[in-house]
Amino acid sequence: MSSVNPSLVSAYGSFGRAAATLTLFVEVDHSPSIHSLNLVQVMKRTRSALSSRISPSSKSPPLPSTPPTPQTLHKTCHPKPTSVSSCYRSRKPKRIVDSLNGFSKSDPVRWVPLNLAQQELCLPLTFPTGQTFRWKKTGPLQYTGVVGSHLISLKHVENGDVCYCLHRTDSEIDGRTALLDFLNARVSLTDVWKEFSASDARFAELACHLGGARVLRQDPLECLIQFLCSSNNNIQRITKMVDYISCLGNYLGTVGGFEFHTFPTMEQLSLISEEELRKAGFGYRAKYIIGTVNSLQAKPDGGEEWLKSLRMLDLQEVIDALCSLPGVGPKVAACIALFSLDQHHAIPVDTHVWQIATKYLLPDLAGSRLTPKLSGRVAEAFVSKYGKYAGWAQTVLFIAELPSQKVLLPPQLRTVEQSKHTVEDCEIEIV
DNA sequence: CGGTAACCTGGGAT
DNA sequence: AATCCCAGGTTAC
Repeated sequence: MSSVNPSLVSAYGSFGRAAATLTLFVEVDHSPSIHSLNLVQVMKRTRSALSSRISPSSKSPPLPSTPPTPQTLHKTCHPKPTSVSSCYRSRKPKRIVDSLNGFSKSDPVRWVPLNLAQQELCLPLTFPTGQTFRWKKTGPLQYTGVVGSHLISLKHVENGDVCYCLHRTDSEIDGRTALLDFLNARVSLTDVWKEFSASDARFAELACHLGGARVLRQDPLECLIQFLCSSNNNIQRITKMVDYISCLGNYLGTVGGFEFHTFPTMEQLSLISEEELRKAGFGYRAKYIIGTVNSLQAKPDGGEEWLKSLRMLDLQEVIDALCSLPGVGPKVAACIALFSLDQHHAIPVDTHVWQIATKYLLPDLAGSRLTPKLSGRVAEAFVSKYGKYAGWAQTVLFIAELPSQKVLLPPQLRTVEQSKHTVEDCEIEIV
């Protein structure tokens, strides 16, 4: 497995790029499952897989610049192209940025190897799969986002290794350090997965197809606000909400048509009102965000320090502390704990994980409904099977359930029941 | 304490 | 066209 896993290229295309997506299938896909489908089937599959998961980034223009004016998310995220460009003009850097790969033509960025092979970090399995809503696809196998105050693109090169470039940074060395920290690079995915595979044959098989699906180490405040937006919501709208909030941060630059900002500080966050968020379409989550920001500001050392200090605590203490914030329940707390607070064995239990658990770990519970108490049982079961990095295993199993990934797996691995509207697409016979 | 309904919104299905 | 249902949930009865 020295080449980039090409089956992943296609999974994250957009509707608008369906034609390009198909080309990629033909040219680079070495897995048998897609080859044998006819065009209509592939289109149907791709469409279905993307229907609820893909971020709207590539099919809608980027958000207007700061400050976010009170308007609905719909208007914010689908402005008329003309008005967008004109409202951008004032803040945009003068140099021309290549919309395809983020290169500035007058000042080409330098791509630097990260010393991470694809088996350690696979970008399409790590960035658009629900851990963060802030990274944008800015090219084939390329994602762009912000770590601290560094605007960074990551991409796979030909042999599958990951390279990065710093579009904007105060210090190249600090940028690299921050990036490696953000990528949890000190954890060897290969080592961790070896353990999982030893105790779970199905994991071992999935691992062959999902290599490099890594858990990030995000900034806790950024992670918290993102997952406050996630409750009872879909990826598309979550992304729009997160974009809206992000506009309160400092503008760093534009890559591939997307504007990037540092994540707003507590101070910047406290400038928004609940009313403003409601007008922007946040719904009942508006009061959660305002309430959480207020609650954090009341902490003696400041909210950001308080959040960071949770990294020192045990999982249950972390969950309890997070659940004291308005809008944070067990599921959101587990996401924050796993994706930003070094709680590698936190298990966010959602309906997907519930399906997996009742099928493979707790068959006795099959058929019953997911309650808070039962979700505790699920978490225990995961930890006792996979150990102290159980959250990392859960992430892989979760990704395997995403419609966009599922259709790319061999049939025998797609065993957990699907929701109604995807099942017909996924059951197309492979000729 | 465990089960239930309401909560905002937008998109797709019926 | 009107309505229902759902989306990685949380809170208040």
